[in-house]
Amino acid sequence: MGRQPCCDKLGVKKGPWTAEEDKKLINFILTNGQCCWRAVPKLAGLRRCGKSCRLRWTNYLRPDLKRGLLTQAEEQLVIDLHARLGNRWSKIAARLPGRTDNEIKNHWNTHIKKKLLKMGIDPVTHEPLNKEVTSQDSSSPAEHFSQVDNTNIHQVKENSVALNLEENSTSSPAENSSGEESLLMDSICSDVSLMNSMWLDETPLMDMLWDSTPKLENEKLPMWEDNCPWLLDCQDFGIHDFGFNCSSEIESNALQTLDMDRKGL
DNA sequence: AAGGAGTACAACCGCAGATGC
DNA sequence: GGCATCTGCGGTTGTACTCCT
Repeated sequence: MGRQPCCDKLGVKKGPWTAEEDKKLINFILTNGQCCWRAVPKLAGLRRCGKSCRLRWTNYLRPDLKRGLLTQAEEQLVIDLHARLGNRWSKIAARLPGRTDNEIKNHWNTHIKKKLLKMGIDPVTHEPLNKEVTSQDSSSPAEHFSQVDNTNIHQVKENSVALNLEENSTSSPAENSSGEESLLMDSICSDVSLMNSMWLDETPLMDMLWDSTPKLENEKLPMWEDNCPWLLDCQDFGIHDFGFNCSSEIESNALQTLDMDRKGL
């Protein structure tokens, strides 16, 4: 009869996570890795459902997450990718290292959508609002998204540039994207093969970064203390409270980075 | 200072696809 | 092939915070 609930509803806590719960979850995952989310709450001593644990970890506790607002370049990339992929937030997030689908979805709904509407661009079709009727006559939104061609790329690029101009006129210099970011976006948008590969399911940047074995030895990991509030708690609890005596490379690398940061290297 | 409106974001819910038996 | 289970995704909701009157 029907689907089994993802967890035993009785005794399962809901709502915001406490620092103590975060600590337990982090401790468990760093020690045992990500496996069988359904079993995680029991094994970690949490009164949460596995789904909630997974969400908390992927959206908030993961050490490679960036925190804070999306940069201009990231925002433009989101707009470009949304024009191609639609509301496939996980696919979009996969192209933005350190960002989660939830974060991007929220940012889209609260910021980008409004900006596009303000500019007279339909956030769904990425067409000018006054052209909506005629564009609907010719093709459905789904068909529109599947049209991977230069015309589309240039239009998206134009929209992005327009958005950028508007942003630059109102935001502080510190918030503005650097010239390098603009060049990056320019080259991304101009590179048809790259944009087409983004459309296809090729190895995402995010997955590479999250792979358990760091491939770029000289690459510095994100500034953990800036990005992960829980690491500040780490300092309060003491590092062994988190069970950091585990063996995976990413953990030891992260600890080295943290140590280097502390020493001001 | 109070409180109502608007905003941002964390978290939940239900569905669909993937996987294993 | 059919069923059960697990995981991931996207939409939606709840709530804390900020701003304005």
